[in-house]
Amino acid sequence: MHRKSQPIDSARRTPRQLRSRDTVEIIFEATARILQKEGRAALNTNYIAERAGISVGTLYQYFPNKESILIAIARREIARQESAVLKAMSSTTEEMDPARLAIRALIASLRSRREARRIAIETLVSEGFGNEIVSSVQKLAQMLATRSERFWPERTEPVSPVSLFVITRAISGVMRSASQEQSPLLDSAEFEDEVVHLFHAYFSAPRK
Amino acid sequence: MHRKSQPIDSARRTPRQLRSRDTVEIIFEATARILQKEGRAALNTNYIAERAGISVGTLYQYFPNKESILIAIARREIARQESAVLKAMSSTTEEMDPARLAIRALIASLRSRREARRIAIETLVSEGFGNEIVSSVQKLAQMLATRSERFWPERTEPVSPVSLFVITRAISGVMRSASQEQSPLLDSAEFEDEVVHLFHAYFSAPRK
Amino acid sequence: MHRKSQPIDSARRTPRQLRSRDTVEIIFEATARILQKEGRAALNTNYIAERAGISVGTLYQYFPNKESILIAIARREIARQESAVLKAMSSTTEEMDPARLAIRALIASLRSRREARRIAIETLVSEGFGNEIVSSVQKLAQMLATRSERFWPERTEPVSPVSLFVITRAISGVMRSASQEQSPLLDSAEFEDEVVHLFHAYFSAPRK
Amino acid sequence: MHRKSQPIDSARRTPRQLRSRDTVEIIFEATARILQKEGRAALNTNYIAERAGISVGTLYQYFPNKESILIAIARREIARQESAVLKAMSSTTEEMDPARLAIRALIASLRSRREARRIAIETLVSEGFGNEIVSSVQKLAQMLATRSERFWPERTEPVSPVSLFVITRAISGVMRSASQEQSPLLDSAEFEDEVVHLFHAYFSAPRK
DNA sequence: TATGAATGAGTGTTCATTCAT
DNA sequence: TATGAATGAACACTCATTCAT
Repeated sequence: MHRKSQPIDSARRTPRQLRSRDTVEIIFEATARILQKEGRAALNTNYIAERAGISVGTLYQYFPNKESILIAIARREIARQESAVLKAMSSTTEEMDPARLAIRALIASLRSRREARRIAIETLVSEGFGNEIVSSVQKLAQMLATRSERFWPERTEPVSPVSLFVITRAISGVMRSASQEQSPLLDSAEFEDEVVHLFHAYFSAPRK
Repeated sequence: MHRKSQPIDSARRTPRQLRSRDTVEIIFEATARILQKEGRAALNTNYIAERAGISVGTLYQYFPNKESILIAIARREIARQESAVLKAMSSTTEEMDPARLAIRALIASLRSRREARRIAIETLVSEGFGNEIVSSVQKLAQMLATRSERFWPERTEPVSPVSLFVITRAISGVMRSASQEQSPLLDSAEFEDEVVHLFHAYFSAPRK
Repeated sequence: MHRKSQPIDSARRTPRQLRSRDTVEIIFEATARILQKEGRAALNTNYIAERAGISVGTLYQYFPNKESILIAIARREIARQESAVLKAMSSTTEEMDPARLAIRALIASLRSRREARRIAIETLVSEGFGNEIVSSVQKLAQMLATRSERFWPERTEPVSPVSLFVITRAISGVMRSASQEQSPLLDSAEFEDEVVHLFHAYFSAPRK
Repeated sequence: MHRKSQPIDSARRTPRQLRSRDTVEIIFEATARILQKEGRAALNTNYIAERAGISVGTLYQYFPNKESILIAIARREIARQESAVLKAMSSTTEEMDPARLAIRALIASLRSRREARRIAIETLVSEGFGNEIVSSVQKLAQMLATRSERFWPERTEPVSPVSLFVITRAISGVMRSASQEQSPLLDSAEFEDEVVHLFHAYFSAPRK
């Protein structure tokens, strides 16, 4: 890779004006489309610019380098998923299981642009920002724990860190696989039921 | 002229003699080391050859292109993991839980070269051979199901496909994450316990 | 990765602005010079770029691959020769033999860059565009036949296809050889006379 | 090209034993086949050896480098053609035109392996041995002149060097083109007639 | 003499990035 | 701010040739 002089971390200009925001959006869109249809190997800045209908120069006005685009996409994706799940849990009424709502939101968020998101997140991780995903997951898990307490007041012992690790990664893993394997399961009610069961079983089954 | 005439899928020369086998091994070793320490971006054929102490030409006598090296590594890794787990389950005595044995073998197989393996497998998937992983996992799951039946004769209803999907991916996901996040959990007994619990809880907890 | 995605046939960017046209010209010039002085084996894209005073990248902005440069040169050369000969024949006055004028133009067009042209045309042929030369030759021959009819009204029987083939290739062959063998004949009046004689003798001598 | 330390000019060992002669023949055969079917770009020493059913090492026992194979083929081809034409002319009886016999032999010699021969001869020329073709042609022309004198005792003035140049190259050119353009003419009697006519017309038509 | 694995310089091509306009 | 031509380092891959067996 050539002349990586710029910081990799952030977008060059915070898009404040409407125009800038549009341009960034167009770049994201073009990038995602390429990733989704042609894979990572086909992704290059000139091509992104071409597909976005802008010039490479303009692209570099908004992002310091190629990776930063992927990172930005990944972050946006994580944030979207987080807020979708949070929102779903917040809307919990007395009679609705917060875990199911969270899982349902999670499944819904995986329905589009699987490949693009996967590659973007992979870049985020390989560039050393894997912790961002972890903390988002933790946050959601924490929130869920709190909500669930209210829902199941009988559970009192706090969840151990290892348990938290296992259940969050287990659910993420199921989601990831369903998404990557293009499983038709993502649209079935049975799938949701099974994931919800996984969650509750893990916490309710007696330990030997 | 540059012509990709060879299939991406297979090694160029079947290593039959001892010497060839050695060379392939040396190439794998060098590749894995680079991947592990410097990441995928640093991986290039000239560098692999240099680190392997051979010439690029020799490398290309064994592999038709760069990707094929990663694919070969991934396949070997999958095969190793599969046989390790199978072996572990086969050695089950009357009093030992086959699920625990399988999980223990799985954890053990993840202890080295996490990053290298991850990148290799990622390439396998992105080159369109993702099904190979899936079928290996299915095979192990099937085996485990059979073993478990004998271990718990009281369970009679067969496992539904969706359940199988969820539990296998959940466990794979936990493993993957533990491996990728470089979690110290991989060495703790508590981690094994929790994963085993996940497995048993999923099948034994009553469904609402 | 090396992917020959572009068609070999055409230039990558149509030179519309003055600047582009210049660059293409500079590339042609450098290529021709290398071919002429150092032969085909010495021709490589990095060297062309160096001699042209541009970067390889720029070269590839104008031509999709090495061969396309040679093909473009060959085509330009054929077009030039064709128009030179056509122009010469068009300028025929009542008293001037159109065949002599055509041959004179042909000889003149061969005086420079013989080797470069030869290699370029050879590439054109070996890449499967040999028919382009043939059709140019046919076109000129047809034109000449028409002109000659007016010049020698007494000849009435049309020229047979085989005759046309033989005479056009005979003259092309003499030209080619004179050019390739670096014959000093190209500058002699006697040579022109002999070629003209070949042409007229072929059509005027009685057939046994 | 790499390490061209060996002289380019000659075969490494004069094939005296039967075995050696066979090997050389096999190499020629394989080379010609590749050239004919796949073109010059596909020709490489490893491939020649493979197709010849020998090892590269053996190939290098007989030829110092790649070019020398092509040169040897070209020379053999020229020699064959020369002797075929000479033989044809020698068999002239009182009533048979020696020019026609020579041309007929020439046409016959072009019927097989056109492309392979062309490429080989091209290499001969580009490596600086073009004079060998010229002298072969001269030799035949000289022979033909002598024979024709006897055949047409009336022609007395000697042929000028320029005339000799023009007629020999004209005929070669027609042959070359017919061969390269894969013209079906090569098998027609009319073609032979026309070439013979070209020859006689050139010498018999009155000069203005 | 034959073998063929190994060599490594060489070359075509790509693509992230810059900067003059 | 936008443009897009130009840059050139980097890399995948080839193939003529050697030499230990």
